[in-house]
Formats: sequence, structure tokens, C-alpha cells
Amino acid sequence: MPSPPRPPRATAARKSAASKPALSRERVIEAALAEIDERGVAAFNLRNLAERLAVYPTAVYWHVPNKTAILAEVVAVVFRDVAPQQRKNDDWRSYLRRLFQRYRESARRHPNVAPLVAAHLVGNLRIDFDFVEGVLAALSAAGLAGARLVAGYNAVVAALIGFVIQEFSPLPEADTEQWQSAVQQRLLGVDPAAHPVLAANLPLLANKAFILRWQNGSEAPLDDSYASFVEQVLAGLESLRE
Amino acid sequence: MPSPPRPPRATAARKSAASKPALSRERVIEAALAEIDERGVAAFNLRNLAERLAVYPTAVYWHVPNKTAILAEVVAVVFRDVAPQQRKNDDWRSYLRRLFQRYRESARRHPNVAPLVAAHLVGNLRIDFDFVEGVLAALSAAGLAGARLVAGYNAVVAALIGFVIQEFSPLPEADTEQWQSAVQQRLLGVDPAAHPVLAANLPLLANKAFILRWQNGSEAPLDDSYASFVEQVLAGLESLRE
DNA sequence: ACCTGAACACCGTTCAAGT
DNA sequence: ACCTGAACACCGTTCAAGT
Repeated sequence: MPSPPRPPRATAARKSAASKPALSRERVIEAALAEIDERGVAAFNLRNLAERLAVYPTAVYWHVPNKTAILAEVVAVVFRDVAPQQRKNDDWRSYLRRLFQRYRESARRHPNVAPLVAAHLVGNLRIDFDFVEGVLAALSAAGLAGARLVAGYNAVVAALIGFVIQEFSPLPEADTEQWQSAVQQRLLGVDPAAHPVLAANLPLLANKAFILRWQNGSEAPLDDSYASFVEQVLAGLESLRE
Repeated sequence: MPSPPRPPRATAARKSAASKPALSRERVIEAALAEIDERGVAAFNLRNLAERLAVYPTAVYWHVPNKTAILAEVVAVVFRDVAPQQRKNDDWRSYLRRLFQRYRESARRHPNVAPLVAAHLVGNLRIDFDFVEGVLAALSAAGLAGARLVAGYNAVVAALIGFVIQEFSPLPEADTEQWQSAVQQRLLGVDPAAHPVLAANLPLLANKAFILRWQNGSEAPLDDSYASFVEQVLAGLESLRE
């Protein structure tokens, strides 16, 4: 759009109540999340963000250091409160089941954020101690300690993000129509001699298995697979308890 | 750098042997991988790539449609041939163990590519049928069929990428020094009342558990955790065989 | 067919100036 | 303290022109 940056609305009203600031860190993050929900991470930029907030692009920099920080905060907001409440008489299994379900629910509400999830948990300065403690407490209650506790914890975190990133990350945005049918064509062209198991199970796998999908988790959720996945993770942890 | 684009070297020599083209799709991808290995995905751009290839930036577009395609090809190269050879008398467990090890090895050789892994397997037009068939054949040999086959397959793929992305994705690049000590400070400040299990196991977890690290997998590999993780995945699959 | 070279639109960020 | 407004460096991509 070649139009000049839109001036802030309510220029007069803004100064009414003791010059209350128009922007805040929270409003910036919130608007950023809305932008990402609508247009995706790839298309997210500070000028659109500023337009949504009805300020000049550079105003944002008063409240936030840079774009990277905004993205980090956005993910933090999306996964705020994923850690379930510890309930009395709640065994470790049901705690972890609830954690897995809540994590996926958070992602489902903001699927476009999924690509940022990996970068999020990797080196985040604002470590979510409640999340970490929740997992550790559950595993500890399961009887894991020492190296096994570490191994169990890493497995849980890896499992949490692995499925969800895959399931919800946006598929190629451009000419989706054409891309979708291209994938389907590719699948129909499988050579049963070279790839027998795949060929034999094609109807079962098509659009329901990673790599072999043409819709992502928002349109074609993998509920059954995820439910099974969670039970597999629990069984895996079970096997760790010697 | 304010210097003008560097002209191609060997301008004369290039035309000697029947005007052999200086560039090729393979050389572009190869150079792109080298760039990413050295500078990371975030800093990767077409002008540096062109400089490495000693051509003008726009020359690349003759061999490749756009930047996204380059990145997709780079990941494809890194994970080319991850699927292990099927061996005679090779049970499904050892096949999957080899697959997990090879996958991680590929990532370890090019850790900066890790952030692209998710986007890779999500909707890739050039589906790696050998990879898919390898996993399916192993699970099929394990006795899984129908919905369980799908669930097992999705679990394996999720597990493969979840750990590796986490382990190798680059930590915040800027002022790493300061960031590292900041993380360590945060950890030392854990409140044992609020987060008892974490506090009690701090030395065990520090720099060895996801989220609680200040070095990534290239500097501080999580070998033991990964070995355990693979066994947990296998145990999870085992539990699927009713 | 393959590369040069100019050019464009876009974007993150800095900084001085306003109020 | 908080926002405007100009400005800069950088970057992906298009396209006409060369050979």
C-alpha cells in the first residue's frame, strides 16, 4: 500500500486524562499476537503492527527493544499458564497427561505461533520455572532421580514440542491450492515395488501422517495420534523406572 | 561493508571451455549451506551468498526460484540419506535406533540448520519416500497396522525432530557472553520453597536439560539423554503392540 | 542459456525533534 | 516520558540489457 503512515486516531482524546500513554508493552505484544494470528510469522512486520496500534512504526521502540523481543514475548503469552495446577491426590501420569493436552491446546489457539516454539524454549531468559518444576515434580513422583530424572525431563520437553510444532506449523502459504493437489499427486504416484508399506497403507496415512499431509493441524487435527503419542511417552517414562 | 559488489573472478578463464556456466543449482545450494554453517540462518542472505559464489546477486535467480527454495534444498541436502539401509536379519528396534542416531548425526554436522528442520518436514514437496517407507516398514515389522501404524509413525517423526531441534538450535547469538551468565544467575536464584525439585537437582540439570542450558548441542551434547530418549521411544512403541 | 547491472519496494532500526 | 518524522542501511526480487 503506497499510502503514508496513518496518524494516530483520537489525537485529542489521548491527552485528556493526564496525558495517559497510548501504548504499553502489553498492548504491543497483544497486537503483535493478533497480527501473527491473522497473517503468520513470515508476514509479520513492525509497520503493520504500528498501523494496527495507530502509531508511527518507531513508537514501538519505546516499549520494546526490537522485533526478536516481541516474538519472544508473543510465544511467552501464548504458553503462559500451560503448567497445570498441582492437584491433591493427583498422580504423575494424570499430571503429565494434562500438561500435554494443555500445551497442544495453547498451540491450537494460535497455530501460526508454532514455528516460534522451538526458538522459544531454546534459551529463553525468562525461564518458566513453574513449567520446569511441574515436569520435574511429576517425574520425581514417578520415582525418577539423578540421570534418569534428567533423561525423563528432556524426553518430555522434546516430545511436547516435537509433535505440536509439526502438527500446527503452517504449510507452504503461497498458492496453497496448487501445492495441495501437487502433494496428493505425489502420493498417488508411489511405487508399490519400491515403497510397499507406504503404498499399501496410503488411504490410512494420507493427510493423517506427518510429511504426508496437505493440511495442517488447524484444518485436520491429529487428535487420535496425539492421544496415542501421550500414552507412548508415558510408557517410555514407565520403562525408565527400571 | 560499503564496497560495491565484487566482480566475478576468472572472467576470462570462464569462457575458455565452450562457455561452461559458472554456476549451477548444486553449487548454489552447496554455497548456501556453507554460508549457513558459518553465519547461521538468521544472517543468511543472497548478497553474501552471491559474493561467495563470485557472481552478482541476481545471477542466483537463474538457478533457483527464491530464497525459500534455497533453504528447503539446504535442509534436504543435510538430511539426504538419513534413512538407513535395510539389513537382512535386522529387527525393527535396531533399524529405528540407527535411524535416530543418523538423524542426530546429520543435525550435529550442521547445527545451524536445526531451526529449519520443522519447516522442512512440514509440507515438503519432494517427499523423502525412502525415509517414510523405512519408518513404516520397521513399525510394520513390529506388528503395527491400521490406526496403530499411523500413531506409531507420527510418534517417531515427532520424536525425531523434537529432540534434535531443541538440542542444536542456536542459542541467542548476540552478546552470548552476557546472556550465558544471565541464565546461570537466574538458575542460582531459584527459590527452593516455590520450586523444590528444581532447586534440589540444580547441579544435575544445569546445562544438561532443555530450557536450563546456556550452551547448545554443538558445545554441550546431550548424548546420554538422547540415548535414553531413543530407548523410551522404543518402549513407547512397544506399548502400542498391545 | 546464463550473467550483469540498474532499480524498486520493503523492512528493521537509529536518532533528532517535538510536546 | 512518550511519540513523531526523517533518514539509513540492508535485503529479496524483477527486469531489461548484455554476451
